[in-house]
Amino acid sequence: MNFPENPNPNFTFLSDDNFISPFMDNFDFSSLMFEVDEGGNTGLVQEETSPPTSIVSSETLTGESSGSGRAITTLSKKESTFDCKNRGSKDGEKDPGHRVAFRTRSKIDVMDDGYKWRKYGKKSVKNNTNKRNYYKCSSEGCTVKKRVQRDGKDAAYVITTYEGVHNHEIPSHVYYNDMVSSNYDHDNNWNQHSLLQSIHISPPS
DNA sequence: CGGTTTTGACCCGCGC
DNA sequence: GCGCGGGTCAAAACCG
Repeated sequence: MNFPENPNPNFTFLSDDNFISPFMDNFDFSSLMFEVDEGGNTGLVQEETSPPTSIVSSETLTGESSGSGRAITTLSKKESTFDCKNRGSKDGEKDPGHRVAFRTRSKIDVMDDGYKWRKYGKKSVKNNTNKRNYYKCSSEGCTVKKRVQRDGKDAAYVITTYEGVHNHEIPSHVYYNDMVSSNYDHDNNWNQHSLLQSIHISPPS
């Protein structure tokens, strides 16, 4: 599947055993939210509360509890919403880039998506007792940023927001592939994933 | 020793 | 104009 305006155009989600998730532990895409509108919301789309105005597309996966269930994927695209929310044409100047926010159920705060991130800030935000962490892609010339924050309502969920588009390959792309072939099993987790993710990057044109 | 993390300060936009 | 909240900077500490 290809999401429009996905900051990682080659970043695909598949429920196929040929793929492996870089996300450790008890991991579950409870919701995947694409956002192109910054107005009104604080950068996040809460699936329960927010109207679909700012959700471009969403994906819900279930079957996480035991980590061995089948992944059920639903995908809905609201292209009309996406079109009308195409901002940034103000002066034709700065477009901060695409933003993707998704909420995952995970024990760990920072999920390894294959890129190298450097932490550059931490803030406590309103209506959330947990801190929000700010990361930049540590690759030279890459300005992609990432915000990671525990859900204030349910600390079992982690809200991750990507901003920008990577202009380079995933540094650990080969590493992940190697993990697949080398029967990575030390934690008794990876082999049980119902949702496996593949990251495939093609060189920028 | 170089890269990363920590953390307080600073900056900026927005609402009142 | 002021205060608040969110985002970023940068120096020091930390770590492999």
